[in-house]
Amino acid sequence: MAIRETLRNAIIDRRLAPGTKLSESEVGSLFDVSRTVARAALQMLAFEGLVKTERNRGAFVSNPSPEEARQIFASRRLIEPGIVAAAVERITPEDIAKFRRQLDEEQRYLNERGPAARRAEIKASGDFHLMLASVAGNVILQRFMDELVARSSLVIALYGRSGVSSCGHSEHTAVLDALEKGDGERAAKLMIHHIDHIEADLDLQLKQGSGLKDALSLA
Amino acid sequence: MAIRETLRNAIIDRRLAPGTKLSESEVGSLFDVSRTVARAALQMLAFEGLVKTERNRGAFVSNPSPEEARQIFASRRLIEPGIVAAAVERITPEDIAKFRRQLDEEQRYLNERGPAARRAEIKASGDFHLMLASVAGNVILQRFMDELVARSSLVIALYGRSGVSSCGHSEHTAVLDALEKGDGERAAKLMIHHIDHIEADLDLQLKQGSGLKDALSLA
DNA sequence: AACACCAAGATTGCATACGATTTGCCCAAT
DNA sequence: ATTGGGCAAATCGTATGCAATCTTGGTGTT
Repeated sequence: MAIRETLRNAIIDRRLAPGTKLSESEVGSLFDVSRTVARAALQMLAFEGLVKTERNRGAFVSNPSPEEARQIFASRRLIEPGIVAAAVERITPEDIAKFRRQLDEEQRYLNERGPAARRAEIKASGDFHLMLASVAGNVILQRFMDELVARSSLVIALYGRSGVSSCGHSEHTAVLDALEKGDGERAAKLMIHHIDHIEADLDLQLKQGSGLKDALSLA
Repeated sequence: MAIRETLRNAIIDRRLAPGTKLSESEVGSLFDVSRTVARAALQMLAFEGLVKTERNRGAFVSNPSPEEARQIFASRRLIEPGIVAAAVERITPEDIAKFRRQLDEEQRYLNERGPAARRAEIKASGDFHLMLASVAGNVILQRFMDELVARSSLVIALYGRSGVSSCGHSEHTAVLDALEKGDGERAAKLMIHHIDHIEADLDLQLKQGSGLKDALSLA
């Protein structure tokens, strides 16, 4: 199952570009394992929308359409305020401290240069939302968020215009501050604005007609 | 993939009781197919939480704990009002007509006797929520609802006390009426109450200690 | 009589083999 | 020159075989 996690991480921090073909044999030999288990991993990833499989053609890193992107963010706008509301009831001082450390790390990557720092920054800013889902204590919503955050990362890779700083660091700290004060109302509002800002930074013109453009972008 | 759907339906309308063992060989020979494809189907079902697989032991129909049940309904309370809000913007008169027919069918099964009618009633009342998700037009939320409704059916099978009438037919019509009038606010409220009623009908005392009770229920 | 241990049976986990489908290329015909 | 057909290579879909692990029944000892 480690192979699935490895591929997942590679996809969400953009080492694998959308459209990249992931053949079973290739994945299998790369991880030194048979096609059977490689196939299982790809099926999992397909199930959570990170790769798309075409019959008798293979698996490809997902190339979400603008419409899909909109639906992903619509889902997040719906779910994350609920996560925040649940989190404010359960968050402990230890959690707060852990969040602070996480935000410090975000900050650190923000100041560094280079693609490795960019990848780490993306990962870290996504992890903030995931940690929030974790303290909310609902494993089902947590899994939904896992999927949504991962797919968001794909979408940002495709349609983001200002690079990586889209997931504003300061907005994360604002949410956490409200959470620490126990103001769930305000935290939820801030979270919605945060998601709005991420989506606003995207360029979601429908430059994909039906499916022939997929071929273009995967080159 | 038809095999997955068949198993799914068998589980959600309770022909397969929670705890039932689903061995790969058995499923394979039953569908006249090899263990490979049977295994794939079981993996899918495991991924959406309908079956639980134990290493070197096999797959079993899920036996959700009361805590899981609570989380399922908490998730629905969070998501379904959003679904309703989106649906009220997009619902067409044709949709309304289709819903009316669906509700008539619910009613019909409600008046019939026998286990087959009970199963059909459960299926139909779940389908109401799924149709709503469908007109909302967000395929991601639709998939989440697919999973939540299926798992709810399992939970009701395990913890429901008043049998099947839990998913009140009249409440469905009330939601639809509000939707038809374009009153999304009211429809969302009604939906939350509806979910509350379903959950209130459950007996969620934690009567499962660790795992020995699993053996009892699968008997 | 109760407990512990061991062996046989069964079932999953994984790898490999074979058949089917698609793709890309080459060549011929218009 | 372009288009159409056909052949070969590659890749997926599925079946089956073998090894590893767990369960279960029996047996011997305390």
